[in-house]
Amino acid sequence: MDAFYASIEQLDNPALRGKPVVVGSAPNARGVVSAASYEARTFGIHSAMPSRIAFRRCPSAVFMPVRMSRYRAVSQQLMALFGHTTPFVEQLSVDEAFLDVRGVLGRERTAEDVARVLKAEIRSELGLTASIGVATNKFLAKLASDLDKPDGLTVVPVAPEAIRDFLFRLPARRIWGVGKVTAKRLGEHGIATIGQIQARTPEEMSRLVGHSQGRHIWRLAHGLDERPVVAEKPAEKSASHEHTFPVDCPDRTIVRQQLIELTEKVGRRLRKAGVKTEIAQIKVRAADFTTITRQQKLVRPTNSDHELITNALQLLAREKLVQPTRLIGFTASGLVDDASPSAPERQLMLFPEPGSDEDRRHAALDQAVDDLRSRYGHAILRRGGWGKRPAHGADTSPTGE
DNA sequence: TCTGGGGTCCTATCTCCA
DNA sequence: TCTGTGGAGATAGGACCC
Repeated sequence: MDAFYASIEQLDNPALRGKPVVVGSAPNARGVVSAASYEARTFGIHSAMPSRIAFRRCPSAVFMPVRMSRYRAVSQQLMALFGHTTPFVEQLSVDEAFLDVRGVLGRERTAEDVARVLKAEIRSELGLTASIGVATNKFLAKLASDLDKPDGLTVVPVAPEAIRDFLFRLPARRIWGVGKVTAKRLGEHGIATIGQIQARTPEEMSRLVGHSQGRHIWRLAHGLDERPVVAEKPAEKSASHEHTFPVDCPDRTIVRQQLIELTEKVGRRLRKAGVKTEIAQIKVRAADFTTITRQQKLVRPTNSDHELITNALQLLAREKLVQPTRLIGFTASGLVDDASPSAPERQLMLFPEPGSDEDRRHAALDQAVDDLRSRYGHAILRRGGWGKRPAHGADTSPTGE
């Protein structure tokens, strides 16, 4: 989709049409641009740019906050529309998908025809424009969809030789997986275009950027990509929340409190999804932007706030935090189905822990808190006095503070 | 000058253990 | 008992994507 978030804001508010619209953080806040309308892009504004810079480039731009739930709703309509074309739809992000349309083609109906019909339907039913790439594989289709934005349609040739010609002059940065760092490394070895990658051997590419990435990039540069369109949504592998303080925070107590709140949000998501986590991880970014992560494997999979917070605070307590803190975050990874106990958990179940009554109390508390927060919002409750009043005298502060 | 938040995947290093 | 080797798992960092 073209400037997806910004286009939806212009769709919902006709007064914004034709104006530079920036969706993202407020212009005076710490944060970046999530999407810029094409009017805003003429001022040199683009996504991932700090909002303050965007404001400097165009003070008259309209800055809108991100309304993710609205964009998700439009996304669902969009995916439903795709589903009418073919059942083989792989959603790549909120505004992108791969459609395997081989099954709906015929003598009178080419893939390009299907793309034109889709574009017309998106316009008439959603009031938005899309750019489509038509090709024989996912890499080429994605690449092509970016070449003629907005409201574009690019058809990639089918013959291997023609595909290589099509790719030849494009910058290496266009390859999916070649970002800023890899592009710079390639540039140091005289590689700026996809054609220059084609001229190298897979072994040379492996030496330059590592074995698996090197071979992968070499194959893509030749237009080779066998990855199928997979319609099933893969299980989520991690869940995280992080927070950047408006001003770097020198107060450890405030950092801890923020970490507790983020951990609770992750815990709630795990319970809602019916999963548990095996690994707790924290992320701390200092004022000078140096970032560390610290993780530990849990004694058993859990989605209990009490256990998650205990682990998060243990990890934080090990760090010195010499500088004021810019960002704090919590990630749960190694997610397992709540209903199917993992091997270590089954082991533990053979020898029930004395604390299982306490487990039930914590679970009941989590449930009550979840209920209240779904009704009245997260801010209705705030956890207090963590570690100050140990339960049963044994559960002391994990931080030693 | 300023650099979000939510993810996935890969690599390097260290430790443990057979 | 000591030493070397290699695999597996844990951990940390980083590149990349939207």
